[in-house]
Amino acid sequence: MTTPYQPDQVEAKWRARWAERGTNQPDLDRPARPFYNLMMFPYPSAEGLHVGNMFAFTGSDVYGRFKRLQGYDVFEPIGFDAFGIHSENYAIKIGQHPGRLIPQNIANFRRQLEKIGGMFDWRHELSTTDPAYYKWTQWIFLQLYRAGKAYRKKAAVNWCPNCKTVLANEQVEGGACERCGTQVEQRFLEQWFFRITDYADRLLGNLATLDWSDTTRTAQRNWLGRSEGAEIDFPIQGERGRGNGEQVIRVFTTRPDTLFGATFMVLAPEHPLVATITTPERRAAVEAYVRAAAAKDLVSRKVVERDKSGVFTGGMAINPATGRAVPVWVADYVLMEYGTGAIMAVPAHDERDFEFARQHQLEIIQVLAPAAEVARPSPGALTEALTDTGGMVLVNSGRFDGMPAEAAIKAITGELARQGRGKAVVQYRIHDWCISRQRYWGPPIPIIYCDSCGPMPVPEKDLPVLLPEIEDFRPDDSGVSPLARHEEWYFVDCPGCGRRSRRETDVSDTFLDSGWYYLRYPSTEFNDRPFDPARTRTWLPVTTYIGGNEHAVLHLLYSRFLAMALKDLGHIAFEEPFTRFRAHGLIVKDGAKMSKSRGNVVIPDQYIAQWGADAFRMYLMFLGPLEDGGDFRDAGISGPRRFLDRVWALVGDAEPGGEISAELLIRWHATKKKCAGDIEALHYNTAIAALMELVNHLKESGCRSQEIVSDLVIMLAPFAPHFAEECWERLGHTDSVFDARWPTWDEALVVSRSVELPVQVNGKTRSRVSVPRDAPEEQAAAVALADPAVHKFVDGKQVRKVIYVPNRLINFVVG
RNA sequence: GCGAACGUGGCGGAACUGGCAGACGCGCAGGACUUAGGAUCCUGUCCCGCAAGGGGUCCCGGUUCGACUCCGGGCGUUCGCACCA
Repeated sequence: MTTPYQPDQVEAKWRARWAERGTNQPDLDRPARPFYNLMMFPYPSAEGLHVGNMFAFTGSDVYGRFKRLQGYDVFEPIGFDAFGIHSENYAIKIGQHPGRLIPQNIANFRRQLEKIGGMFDWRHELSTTDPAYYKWTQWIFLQLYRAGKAYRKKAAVNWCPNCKTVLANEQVEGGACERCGTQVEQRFLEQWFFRITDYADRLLGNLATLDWSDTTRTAQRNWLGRSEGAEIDFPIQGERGRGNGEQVIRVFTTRPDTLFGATFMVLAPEHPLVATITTPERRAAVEAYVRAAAAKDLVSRKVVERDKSGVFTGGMAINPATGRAVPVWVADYVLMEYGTGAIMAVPAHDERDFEFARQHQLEIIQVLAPAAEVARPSPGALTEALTDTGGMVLVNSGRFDGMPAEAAIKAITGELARQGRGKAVVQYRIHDWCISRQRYWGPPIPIIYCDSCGPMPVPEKDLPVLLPEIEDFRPDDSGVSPLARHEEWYFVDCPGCGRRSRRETDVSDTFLDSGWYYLRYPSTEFNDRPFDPARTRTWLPVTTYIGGNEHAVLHLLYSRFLAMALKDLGHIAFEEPFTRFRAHGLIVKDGAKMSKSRGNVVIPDQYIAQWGADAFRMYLMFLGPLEDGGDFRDAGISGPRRFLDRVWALVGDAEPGGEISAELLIRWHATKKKCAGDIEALHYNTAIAALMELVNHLKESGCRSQEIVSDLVIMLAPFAPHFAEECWERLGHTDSVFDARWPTWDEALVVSRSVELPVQVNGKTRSRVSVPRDAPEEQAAAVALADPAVHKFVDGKQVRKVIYVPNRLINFVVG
């Protein structure tokens, strides 16, 4: 009588043994076949690791363990993304200092991460809040600063006048502060930016070469938002053009073909020419409008409103195509951040301009018409904007009339270029990356402001600029970070001239912390360098990265940008950090994504205690393909647990040299192949199903072959690592199952010598017959027709045609 | 509005390039062993039908010997981005 399987004892035993033996610690300096298996490090929330996190980590861990069994030296590190506004806001909410809160949360996460059985190399754990880490985050800032890739400019932030603090966009709900409900307004602050736009072309171009999930690449492509178009200059009319140099309003458009239909212009409220062009009699109205726009928060400015507000400046500009004067308006549907902050409005062929023109009674001139309708000119007023180019030709456009729209885009741009009034340009939607945060909980930006020397980088020998441990870390009404109140820290001697100067008080964005963590992992023990050159050469770029698609854009794009910048500066030899990226799906609970804000998080601890970590891992991986995610219900966990219990019994009964039937032999080898292929494709659910089938066949046949059971244990190891180790030991091994190799299969055995051939009559399956593999058509047809169930449907009818797909199917078409 | 993914039993899901629809598991039903069963084992489980047979992968149409799979048109769900000129 064998003892029943007791997960709690088995799991604790193997966790201890792994730590003691260093099972999960590859030789970082001399690996034979290095494999860097990365998963997205968590933000250590107070609630602890939830089932969604566990799904993600286990999904990646299964892959890492599988690679280990294939003979790779797998490095699977883990760490904590512990700086940032989430941690800080939570600390403020419960009135605790983040510096004390975060270590508690990390300790809890570490405990949970150990329990779920990840193959983590804990020697290389890191936290972004560790000065030994953020020293190098600051160092990276300085490298970019020196290379001219970091710069300062004024930019708008959301400001809550009641809480007297800067808000992130996510903290603004419908134009109001999420905490106090006060109307949020814009403020302009000097902030630091990284020139990610310089890399837009490369970031876009490389996408085609990456082995990444398509959804992720598409998201990045959309985010980068490349559009081709033209910049066109509209001269300002009248005496307000100062001096003799002609003043122009420059616009960006993707539709130069519609130039003849530009009947007015619109400037963003922040546009520098607004004051110049506004006539004295319109000044009061325009200024009021601009003030009102500034009072809106950044979020609701961007909400699409039916209502298109705006105000006429009194100024006119000349349409360079028609020579006609058109009125210049100011409206907040035009954004200063995109293009030139000014547009030529073509109401006939742009929905927003159409809406605006209707509301403010502006002229609408149709300049495109379907080629078939050109004969009938101006068929009355448009009821909506015609925005397509396909099949459209120009009308009301002088000598361009009759030209197809696509051709006109080039022709008109070329014409403008010859006249010096415009040129073809490429615009990107992406903006430079603002890394300044007027907050406490982050790495201070390493800059010192000196009255005589200006902004000075902190010398590298003085890094890190430690985040001081101040008790009152709340943001206040000064508009600058709470760090400014800490005088001892704030005032510092200028590294250039030695005069008393002030530190930069903003901290950097969390995405800068997480933008390079993968580079740090292999080198965590070196305090004199961010990433050791030899280690980096050996382990990077990352072999496989599995993570959530919520980071498809920001984290993954910023990481790629930083790698490119570091490569250009000669610090690393590659520019794409993640060779292979796969996005796992989401765990959904009650129809919604599992998240703290929705309050539907499920903590895995109770399930692990009841069923064991291995059974729970298997349950999560069995829900569906990793890339699809799944719906969490606790009903199904008993299935994988029952399966493990059955395997446990098989291990107890296994005997060496047992008889293996021909059928079982084939199934055994087929399982080895299928399971490997499915894991490689991240179809863990079907890999597990294949193992379950093999177990069912073993039990049906009564076979006790230790050879098969051993292979089964190895194949189970990625999913149920503690369990597999214990079984491996019970089978008489003294080493770790992870030092074993994935079982090989005999390809010749995977395909059996005879096949079950479905037989159809007129496309309906009537029977199936057994024929030799690759049987010729005549033989297969003869066997099939001899089958009574088939004969019945064919008898007395004319066989008009036979479709035979060897080893697949035979179909008789009768008439 | 734009972009992407997707719609298969009571449920999660399977079905390689167009070739046995529903693998595997949950749940459910019946049975065995039991003082007991929420443990274990066995049997059944897409729908209609006693059966032969017929119907069936969101809906309508098409291509094909053959469609969950391909094409056209609807409907619906989820996720991104959202006044990007």
